[in-house]
Amino acid sequence: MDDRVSSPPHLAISGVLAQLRGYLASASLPDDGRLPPERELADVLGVTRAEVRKGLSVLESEGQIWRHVGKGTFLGARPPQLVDISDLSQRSNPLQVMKARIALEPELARLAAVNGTAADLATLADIAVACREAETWREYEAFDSRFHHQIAEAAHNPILLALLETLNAVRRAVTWGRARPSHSRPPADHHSFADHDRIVDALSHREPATAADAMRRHLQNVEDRLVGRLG
Amino acid sequence: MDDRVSSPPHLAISGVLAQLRGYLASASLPDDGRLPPERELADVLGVTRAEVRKGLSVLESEGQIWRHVGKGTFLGARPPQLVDISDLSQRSNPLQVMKARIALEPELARLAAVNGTAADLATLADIAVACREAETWREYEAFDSRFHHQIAEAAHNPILLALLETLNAVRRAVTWGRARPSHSRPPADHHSFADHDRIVDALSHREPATAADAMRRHLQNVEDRLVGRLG
DNA sequence: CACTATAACCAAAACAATATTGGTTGCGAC
DNA sequence: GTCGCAACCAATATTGTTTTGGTTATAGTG
Repeated sequence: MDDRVSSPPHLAISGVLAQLRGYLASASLPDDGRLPPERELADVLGVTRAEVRKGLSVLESEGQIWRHVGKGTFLGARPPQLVDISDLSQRSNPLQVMKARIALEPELARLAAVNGTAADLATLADIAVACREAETWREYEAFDSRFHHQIAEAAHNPILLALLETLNAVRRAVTWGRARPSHSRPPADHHSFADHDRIVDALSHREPATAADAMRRHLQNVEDRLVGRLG
Repeated sequence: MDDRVSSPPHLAISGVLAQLRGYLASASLPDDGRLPPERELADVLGVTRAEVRKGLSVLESEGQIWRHVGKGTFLGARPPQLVDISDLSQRSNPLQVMKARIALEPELARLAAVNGTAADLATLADIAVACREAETWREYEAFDSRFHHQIAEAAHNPILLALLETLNAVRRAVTWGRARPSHSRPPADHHSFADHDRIVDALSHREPATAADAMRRHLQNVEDRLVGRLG
């Protein structure tokens, strides 16, 4: 245990660590919190790149910094990665999609009852009619999608609208089992028609709680049929 | 009105339209549904680029195709654009963020009560304790953020987790007015401590409705203080 | 042998320069 | 005026190069 001349290995590392901490405290970093590349740091601090990396590893495990190949080394916590639709759709199933819809859409209906303009609701009523008159399942589903999207528009909350659109993107990417015959069409007594009417009615009467409840029941109906409890 | 020699303009357009429809029906397009650039199409069909564009405009208004500068022309409906956090945060305000949280998080709490593992809930309880012991507002907010994130983890729904993370990214980007003094800390009777406890309690007793309600009340408290009705 | 400094290499990401592509405008011919 | 033609514009893709964190091989040092 001789540390007179040069620091022994296990102490040298902590020495680099101290140097690094000092650097972080003193150096003025750019706005994005990026610090110099490892090679440069090694040069500035007068130590090996390997030593710098050891020190940075400690700081990273402490949560002080985060690193990424090609990007660099940054101060603070690692930012959350953006949604990757294809990845997300492969880690999800239709039931989880329904649960997400049940979380979002009743609240969207509630907000639409408060924030929606008369023009918003008129458009929505038109879409509900178009749903009834669709001549194929494919056409119906397109209008049904627009129906729910229009409610999100009427809520006038750009964040929730963006979240619903993300959810819809995942929904399209998730493989759904049921492939309906292209020639058939939704029956005249399809439950969604009445569901949609109840939602439109509650919105036009500006009843937030009723609208949210109608939407929740509607989606619950869809989920029940998905799981096989009905339909 | 002489149409013996060459088709009059308004018929020539429909001629191109027919050609285009035929092309779409016959030509084998790549997987992404992309069709040749306008210049090439004009060459292949032996018409002007302007005529091709008129035809494509009709097809686009019919919803058959969608186009974008630099990208090209594609079959089908225009895909929804992904969320642009910085853009979204500039078009939103803190109240809308709260409304979005109120839409998502109570339902996440409900799912966490059903799907969360014992380990999930133990971690959550630890974080709740850390919230109480935080010595600065900044530290408290970091733990509070982890608290809500952990509930989303416990819900075991990757879609909703991704949506909450997107929402949190927007939340960070939105400029919040209140800048608390860095030396102060949350008071011991801060309402969130009791709120968190009620949520943890409901989850550990596996009571979905109670958990959702506790979360909703918690967020409502936060919103009330934001709007200035309280605290 | 144990440890380390040095260099080279790798894949991911950034960066820069160029080419495509839908959208638009101006000009001449008829 | 209308149409054909070409040039131009801005957004995007594409391609090639550089940077950067992560890894490995090799030789040096005690």
